Parts: sequence; C-alpha cells; structure tokens
Amino acid sequence: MSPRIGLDRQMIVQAAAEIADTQGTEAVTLAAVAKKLNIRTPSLYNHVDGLPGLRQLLSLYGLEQMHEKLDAACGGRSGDDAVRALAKAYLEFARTRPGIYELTLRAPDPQQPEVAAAGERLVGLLVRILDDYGLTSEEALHTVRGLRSILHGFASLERVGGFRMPLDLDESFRLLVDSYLAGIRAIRKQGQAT
Amino acid sequence: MSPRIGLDRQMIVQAAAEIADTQGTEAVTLAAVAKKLNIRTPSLYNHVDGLPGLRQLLSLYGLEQMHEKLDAACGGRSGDDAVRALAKAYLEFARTRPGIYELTLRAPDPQQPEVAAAGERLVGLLVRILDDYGLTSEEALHTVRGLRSILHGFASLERVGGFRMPLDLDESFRLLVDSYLAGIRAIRKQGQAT
DNA sequence: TACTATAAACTAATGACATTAGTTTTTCAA
DNA sequence: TTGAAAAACTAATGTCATTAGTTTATAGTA
Repeated sequence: MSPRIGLDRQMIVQAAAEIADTQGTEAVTLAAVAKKLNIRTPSLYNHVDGLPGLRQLLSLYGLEQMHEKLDAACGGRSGDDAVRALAKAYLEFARTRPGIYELTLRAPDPQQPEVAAAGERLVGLLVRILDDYGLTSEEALHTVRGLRSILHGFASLERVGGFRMPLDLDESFRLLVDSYLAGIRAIRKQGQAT
Repeated sequence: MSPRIGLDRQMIVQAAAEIADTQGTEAVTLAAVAKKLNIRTPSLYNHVDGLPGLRQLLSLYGLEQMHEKLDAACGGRSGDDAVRALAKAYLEFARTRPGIYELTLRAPDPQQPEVAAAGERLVGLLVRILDDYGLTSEEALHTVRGLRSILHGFASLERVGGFRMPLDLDESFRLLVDSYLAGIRAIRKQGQAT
C-alpha cells in the first residue's frame, strides 16, 4: 500500500520553499525541485498536482508558518504592545522567508477552503489584537485592513528595493507603525461625540 | 535607413502593456505580444532586448504614466488635500492599470539609470507634497516611505483579493490615509518640545 | 514464503516559450 | 538604378510542464 517511501509531499514543499526563499519565486520550477530532490520531474506528479498544485501548497505552508510566528510574537498581549510585536514579527518573517511570504499572497486559487481558512485565521489574529481599542467591529475590520496594508506595503517595497535613500529602514518602519497607532486613536476620538 | 516602418518600440510596449493589464503580468510573453502584433516572435528582437528588455521598458513606461497621473492629480496643492488627492489617484492608477502598476515595482534591473531616475521623480513628487508639514528632511523621507507603504500595501492587497470581508473598500482606504495623516501630526507634536 | 495489487518511480513524447543563427525582403540614399 | 542596412522571416536548439505508458519495489495476503 505504500511502496518506495523515499519522497513525500512535505519534502517537496520544503525543497520548493527553500528555492523560493533563496532564489526567488520565479525559480520555483518543477525541474528545479526535482533536481534538488534527485528525482525526475514527472515523479513529482505522484505527490503534487503540477506546478499550480505545488504553488497552492506553498501558499498554505507560508500562511501556516506566518500564523505561527505572529501568534508566538504577540503572545497573550493586546493593545499597542501587541501591535508593535506583531509588526516586528511580520517584517521579520517577510525578510527571513521572502519567497514563501510572497507566495502567501498569491495562491493560484485563493478561494480554496484550506487557503481561505488559513488566511482568515491570520486576519482573526489581527482582529483579536485590536480587541481592547474599543472599536466597533466594523471599525476593527477597517483597521485590520489598514494595518495589513502598512505591514505588507513596507515589507513589499523594502523587498523590491523600493527604499533607496540612506535612511534607517527599521526606524522608518517603527515610525510608520507608531504613526498609524496614533492615527487610529486620533480618528477614534474625533469620531466619538466627546 | 528605416525600412519597413510597420513596427516600433512604442507599439510593442503598448501591446505588452495591454496584455499585462488585461491578462496579468504572467501573460506578457514575447509569443503573446508577437501574436497581438501579427508578427513572428523573433522579429521583436529587432526592437527590444528579449523579454527582460521588454519588461524593463514596461517598468519605465509604467513609472512615467504613473508620475503623469499623480502629478496631474495633486496639481499645485500641498498639505492634506494634496495627499488625499494623490492617494486617490494612486489607487485609481493601480486599479485601472494593474499590470503596469505591478511592473512599475519589478523592473529586471531597477538600478538602470532611466528606471532609477523615473522612480526618483515619483518620490520627489511625494516629498514636495509634504513640503508644508514642517518636517525635517529626514522626517520627510521617513514619511514618504510610510506613505508609499500605505498606498502600495492597500493597492496590492486589494489587487490580490486580500480583502474579503463585505466592507466598503474605498472607506477603508480613506480611513487608512486619514489615520496616517492624523498620526503624522500627532507624532510630530509629541516630538517637538512644545 | 511466495504472490499480487498498487503506489511510486521511470522513460518517452508533445507542445509552449525564449533565444540565436542565418536568410530574405524592403526601403532609402546615393 | 543600385546597394547597404534595417527589419522581417525561417529554422533550429534548449528549457520547462505535462501526459502516457512502462517498470519496479513494497506491503499485505494467501
């Protein structure tokens, strides 16, 4: 029932993830993965549904890894400290694992239940962190969108070399996060009738 | 000195841009561009330095188009109004021309003088807009990084379908921009010794 | 222990691309 | 009118993904 146990899905995803992180997502080809694993390309089809299937698995893997890191980073905290911890962990993840970070956002089929669920878990984490800002649930959702935009925007621009000025990147990031946090408070005060 | 005027660089870039915007950047292949122009693939090499060369041209084209739109959008204004107008135009550009927007950030060689210069012009536009916020030039640069992160982050996440909740996207965007603006002011006040 | 069903690996073949080499065609300038 | 040069073409090669069909190893069973 299970002949030749040499290879399995996880090994393939691992190999592919390593290629993605070290050589970029473009370099993730079935040929490259097969070579890394010392097998012939068609053999991969016994474990994975072609290149799109592999990419989908990578997206899922990335979402899970990311959730793990972020969850660990903010521990039980909430409020500004939690947001700062989360932001730091997010950027660190994007820096450390650029390939799978990118794939996290580009699943071939983002609608697929498993990927969608993993995405929602991640968003849920953010919503929870904002718990004690006293936001309505709608405000919280807008705020999560904003926070995700900030984190992804910075990580992404940094990655593509969009920040060229000789100016400390971590400082820019810290200021960005703090500004947004201050902004949320300011806007909320304004919104509340006194 | 100029035989068979049928084709030229600009037509190629146009055709490629159209493919990028309608079918995604992955669909920009020399084969697809050649087909659209009713020529054979190798003929493109007379005008363009292979696929990487074409991509480079597309990046440059995108940066120029974008600068044009943003510049027009904020006119002579500066301050909050200018930032809001710019933000709106930025998002609109990313929505209208998703393909070249994406390529704008992913030139094969971002160091190449022409592309680098176009990128700097764009950043210069942002710096100018922040003119009358009374920021030091270093603060201004951090702020531009923040603003770009916000704009790109939102546009990018929206594009990949990252915002799934049934919640108005424009409202989220407006809130994000306003929060950041409020945040900048708050942080700056804090920084100044009264 | 030997047998067999089956999963997993393989080889071979096809089709899409990008790219290069080399050829033909067209146009303009002399 | 002619010839040089640019622009288009055909042909060929190599890489990749994918499919079909074959071989092989293993696990469970007789």
